[in-house]
Amino acid sequence: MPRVPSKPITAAEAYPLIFAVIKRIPRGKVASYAQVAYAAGFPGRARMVGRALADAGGGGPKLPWHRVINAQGRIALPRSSEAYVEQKTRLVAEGVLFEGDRISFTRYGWKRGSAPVLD
DNA sequence: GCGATGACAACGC
DNA sequence: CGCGTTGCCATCG
Repeated sequence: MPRVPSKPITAAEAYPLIFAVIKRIPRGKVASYAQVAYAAGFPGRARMVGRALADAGGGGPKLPWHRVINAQGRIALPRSSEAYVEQKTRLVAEGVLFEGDRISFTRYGWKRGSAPVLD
């Protein structure tokens, strides 16, 4: 598909869509920032998803923010942070196992072991 | 208006 | 696997 010049989007408009996508990531599965962005209708804007979560800071009780990881299968937070530990704990609690500090998209990727990015 | 800053990603080496 | 580079784009100072 041709690259469409996308117009700027504000947080107020994008966040609800992004959160809506994150809410449908099944338990025990994970999705990359890029995948979430793509599914929310913002291809190529993975950073915005990261910003959305950072702003949300916990994002509400119903938001499974811990199921969003980077394209390398790693938690996108400093190893030393509290949030890192919490995210890992939550994932392990729902059956997502780590290989070192990485998670296998092949096994736990949203939508049948999908690729990190595309739908 | 400009440069710096990110819970990012793809690609090259 | 690790690094550096480039592309990305809303925010912030």
